[in-house]
Amino acid sequence: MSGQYNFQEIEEKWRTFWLDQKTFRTQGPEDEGFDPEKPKCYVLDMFPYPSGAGLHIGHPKGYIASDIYSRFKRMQGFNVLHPMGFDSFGLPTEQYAIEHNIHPAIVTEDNINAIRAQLQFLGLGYDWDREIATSSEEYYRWTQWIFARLYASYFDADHEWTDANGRPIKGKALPITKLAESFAAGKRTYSSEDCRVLAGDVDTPWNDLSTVQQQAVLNGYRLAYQDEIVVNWCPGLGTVLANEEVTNDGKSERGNFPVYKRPLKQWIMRITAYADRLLEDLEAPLAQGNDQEPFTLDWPVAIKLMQANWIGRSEGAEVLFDVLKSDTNDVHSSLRVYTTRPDTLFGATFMVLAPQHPLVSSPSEMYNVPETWPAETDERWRGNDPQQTIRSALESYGEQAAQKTAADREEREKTGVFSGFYARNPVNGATIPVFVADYVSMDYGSGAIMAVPAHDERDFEFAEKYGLPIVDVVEGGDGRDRCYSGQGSSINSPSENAPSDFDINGLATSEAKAKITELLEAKGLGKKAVNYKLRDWIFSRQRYWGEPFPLAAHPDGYTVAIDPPVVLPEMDDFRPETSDDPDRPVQPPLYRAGEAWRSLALEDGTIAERELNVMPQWAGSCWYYLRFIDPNNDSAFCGEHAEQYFMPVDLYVGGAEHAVLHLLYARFWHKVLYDLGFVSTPEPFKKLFNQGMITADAFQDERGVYVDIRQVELRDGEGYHRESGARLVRTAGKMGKRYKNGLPPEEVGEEFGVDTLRLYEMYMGPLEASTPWSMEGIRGMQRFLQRVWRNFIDIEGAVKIAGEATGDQRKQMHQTILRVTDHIEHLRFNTAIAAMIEWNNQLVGTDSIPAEIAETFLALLNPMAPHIAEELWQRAGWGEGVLAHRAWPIADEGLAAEDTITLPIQVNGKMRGQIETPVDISEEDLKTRVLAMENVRKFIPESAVIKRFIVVPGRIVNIVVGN
RNA sequence: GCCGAAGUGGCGGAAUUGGUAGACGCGCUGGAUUCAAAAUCCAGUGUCUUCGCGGGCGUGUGGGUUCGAGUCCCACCUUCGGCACCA
Repeated sequence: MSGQYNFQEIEEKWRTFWLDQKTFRTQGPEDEGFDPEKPKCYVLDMFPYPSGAGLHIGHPKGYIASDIYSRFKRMQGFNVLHPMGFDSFGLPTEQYAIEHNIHPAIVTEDNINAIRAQLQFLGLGYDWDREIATSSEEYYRWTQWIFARLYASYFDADHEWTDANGRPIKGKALPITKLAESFAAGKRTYSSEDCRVLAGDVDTPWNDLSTVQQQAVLNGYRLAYQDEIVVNWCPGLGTVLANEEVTNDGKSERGNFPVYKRPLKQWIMRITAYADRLLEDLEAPLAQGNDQEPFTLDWPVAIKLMQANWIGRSEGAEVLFDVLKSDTNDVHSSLRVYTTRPDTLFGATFMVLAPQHPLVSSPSEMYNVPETWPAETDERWRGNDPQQTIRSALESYGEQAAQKTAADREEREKTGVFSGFYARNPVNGATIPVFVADYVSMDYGSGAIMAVPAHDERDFEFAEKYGLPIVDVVEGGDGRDRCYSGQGSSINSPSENAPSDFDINGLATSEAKAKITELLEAKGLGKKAVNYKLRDWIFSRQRYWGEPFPLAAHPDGYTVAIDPPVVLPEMDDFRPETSDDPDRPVQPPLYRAGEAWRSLALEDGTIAERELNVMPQWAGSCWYYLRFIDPNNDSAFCGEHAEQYFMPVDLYVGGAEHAVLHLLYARFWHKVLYDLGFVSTPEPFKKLFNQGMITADAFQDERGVYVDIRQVELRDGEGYHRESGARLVRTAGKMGKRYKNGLPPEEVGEEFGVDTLRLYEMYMGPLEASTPWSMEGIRGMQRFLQRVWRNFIDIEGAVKIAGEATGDQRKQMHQTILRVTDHIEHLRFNTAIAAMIEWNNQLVGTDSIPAEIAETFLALLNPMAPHIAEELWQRAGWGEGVLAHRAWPIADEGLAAEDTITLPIQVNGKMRGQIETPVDISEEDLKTRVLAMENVRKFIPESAVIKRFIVVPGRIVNIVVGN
């Protein structure tokens, strides 16, 4: 019968209609028909990588949410940009290609086609004309172009400027040519780092330096630079990884292979230059650059905190300690340490160096370890084997420390070896022993610390174990802790029998810090300092499936920039060289691209060697939101007008797993582009929303083998095998291919309907929460839509819309519009849908739905269940496919004065009755009427006085009586 | 250890941000329809007490503020997420 709700037919019809009509095509400023008066709204999803497994029902949760929001905004009259694309370069895609032995180019194309079809099946209103893939040449030539901008820029930390709103900002990316010019003009002198690079030629003027020397100096400033540093080398993947890509237990985030620390020459992004601005702009008012109000980041607090922790800014001081020669006790060198507690300097009774520190690891010009143990060296200080010589003890300790995995360090048992030499405490002249211990790491601060056992838990443990003196210099706490790390007032600084110029006795911690730093600075023994946990971003990968660098190596030994595009050569053998041996050197796959590709003739005929590394998977996703704005521009990464019109992204929806990686990298690139004048906002994503995961129960048989969710039958909450009837073990957790508990959306969509699936995913709970999938619950949403259908279409298939709404129906309509609007605006779709269900239930059983009600109902339902809403709209004779652009209903200003409302009455906290009153009754009249009511009076004793009479408008009358 | 978020029926979760706790859905119980089942519809469903009307108790635990607390404050317990020898 035509009266049936045939969702498959309806959904197919509208899915096709939207694609054919390009219903969701968005006009940019350069397009015909663009309306500059319309406000814009940019709604972005974190784009997927084209996984071969395709999407399961857990994936689209965020996409459905952003689609509802986009459709809602569109109906409200916004020019909505809602695009989709694919993050197709990088490790995930390449690993899939390797595992399935298919070329990544083919994998990418096939998987993109499959996932696009899935997204379209879900009725998501994307502008498919803006689709991008990060691995397409049209796209990655601009990724290379942006890299080239980073390569050709440096960060001037002292440059002071103001943004469009007059906010002062310190530090800015500037073209590297400016730096070279100021060197050439003699306006800039060589820094100590420059001198190290220039070795013997520190007095040579810039213009007399060789190109090699000039380039070596500039490399030290570029935002994308090359350096040999200790990196995370993952032989199992055959590539280095960023710190962010290594898990806590020392494994690769992709593939879970062991990761080793090895020194290798890499391309690196100077993200640390932006540490302060990346931190500040999490909270600061941000310029929009187009005469609009500044905005602040509307991000989940947790994500902001994670970013702040990752950047890890801390304030303190650098202090210089004299290191003494082991034999003569003359000054050997000056050792710089970083501390957040300079006020505890008088309590520094020993020092600790990281095992890789140049003072204690040979070969090094700094090496200061004596041949033999100094006389009377404590047995405990000599390492595992007291018979070893000091140098071999230190060497074996270093090796042992290098082998330690993160799991070993969990134990935190402090170990260390005496270095054989001493240092001098600058404030009291005390000679203190220097130890080597792996609780100090080379990559934070200077790889050396002053140890204050009385006020630092770690130093305390170490001192206890090795019998080192503990001197209290801060008074505070409850006095019972032997190690107090809190604030207090300084004592013994200096102590009675050891006078000193650095007296801070009696000062509170913060003042003591300030004063001693000042005193140290005056004597050239230290200064204020800031430290960050954030490390520079290692940017090269020894892989095939990524953006080639637009660079080549000049035979003289410096790098030259090549104009993009640098096309990734087609290679059948794309596999990386992997191994189990962390010390085996490997060549990147592009080495095998052949001589013809590898070498390149420069303008002057010199033959340069192309860079063989490729960029990491994050490169493409660092700026894709900009390309969506102007995806077909072949003269710029993004047109200026389009960028100014659409940026920033108003709503960015994605998983919390990108809290630091992608979001930090993208913010960094965006800030560089902002400094260089290519984009108009200092931050790319105004509002960020992390949708929760959909979890699922997994079922295992008695052998522990996962059973496909389709084979599981549920009875009384227990799982049973559909065929064998065997009882299965049920565990809650992630949805995924390996647990066999993820269904493809098509399967659910075909059985229950896409609208049902959409509603159900949004109805399961708050969008940000992780909630379990259950097939039992989805029926409820199907019933809802079937009831909607029956309310509008009778058994014969005729539309049941007629008549006028009653006053009560209008009141309900008014309330429902308010609720649904509010809930969608705040992304609380579960409650929005509940309101729709509630309203629909009120309409059940009526022979005809008033037109006014029907129209509003369908408009409200449309963002959430668009197929059925469009179909009913059309059948009601109100047009074809226009619902997506129809104005969102606006609730009336308020109820009419003559309308009545019912207020509950409470006396001393107890409900005592109800009163029906006109909406516009005055409080006096209401009071008189309430107090006249029989069932209210009987709860107010004769002797009592009315202490308060409170009316919460529209809510409740509250009477408080007392004696 | 440090930082953060959260604890509400049998279950997922509402509660307009201090105003009738448990919306809506699932499940369950009873009924209608049916030869029967599915589907659908109607009624009920926090808990104790009562034949019933009604009443008592109820938002992790213990205190507090308030006429009024799931919501605010203090302490504790539990769970989840992040960081982790960061000097």
